[in-house]
Amino acid sequence: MGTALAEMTMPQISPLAGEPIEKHDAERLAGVLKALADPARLRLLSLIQSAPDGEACVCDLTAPLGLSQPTVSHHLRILTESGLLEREKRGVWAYYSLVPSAIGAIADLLTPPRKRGAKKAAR
Amino acid sequence: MGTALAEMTMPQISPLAGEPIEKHDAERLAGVLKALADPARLRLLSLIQSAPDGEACVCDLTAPLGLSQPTVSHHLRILTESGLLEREKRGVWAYYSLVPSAIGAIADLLTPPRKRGAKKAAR
DNA sequence: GACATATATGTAGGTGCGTCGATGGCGTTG
DNA sequence: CAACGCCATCGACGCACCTACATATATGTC
Repeated sequence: MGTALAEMTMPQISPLAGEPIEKHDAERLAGVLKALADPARLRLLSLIQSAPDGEACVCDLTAPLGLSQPTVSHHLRILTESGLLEREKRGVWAYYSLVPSAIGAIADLLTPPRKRGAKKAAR
Repeated sequence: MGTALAEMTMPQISPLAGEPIEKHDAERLAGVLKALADPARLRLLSLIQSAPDGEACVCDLTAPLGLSQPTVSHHLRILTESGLLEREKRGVWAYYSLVPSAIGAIADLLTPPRKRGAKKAAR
């Protein structure tokens, strides 16, 4: 599969509320959520986000997770292909960092109507 | 698995940002996200949310999804056990409706800092 | 009580996914 | 150039999950 989020946020996938979601949109949204729905990957995102410069290499992530290096690489690949992470190779190290508003875009798709705080904030 | 979301929102699970998320919290959040990460279940939530009174019975949901009745019941059960749906039996019919702020709670966990000010929140 | 409808549960097959060990590429260092 | 460290890929194993068919439970009806 390719960059799911890129295709999701750009052409504006249907949000959960409003009109009944179409089959194709449901599959794309489910694809990105499936990338998030894993304990190891959630911890990876959290670890990278809270790292000194907002980035981390694989060698720093295997120990906190207690997983082997190939497994960590596997999860990072899934997160990157989903559009949640960016990869930048500097020398021998591969630094992963969060794509700024990727997770926020997913959160917005889950709660499109601003009925929460009853503020005057409009779209 | 019990009511994952009920245990998740009440005792305040750790959000994705901020401190590195703990293993136990990651597993619980992943559990709820896994319930969401399915095309059929996303469409079920969307169909129920956009139904006339915000509720629907199983017999109304099988046709739009193109799935068998046992399969739809199975997905509704998973969504209910995750705390995303409520079930109310009236006569022969079982009416399912969204738990008001359940999905919103998940969305908030994904993007807790309005502005990432890096301030410690009280636990 | 027998019957019909709506829903839930049980069982089973097929598929997908997380994990690991082994392997290979590639830059760095001695 | 040879040795070492970082990382991605491959193959395989085991478990969990989606779906369907068959069946059981529950409610309402005649």
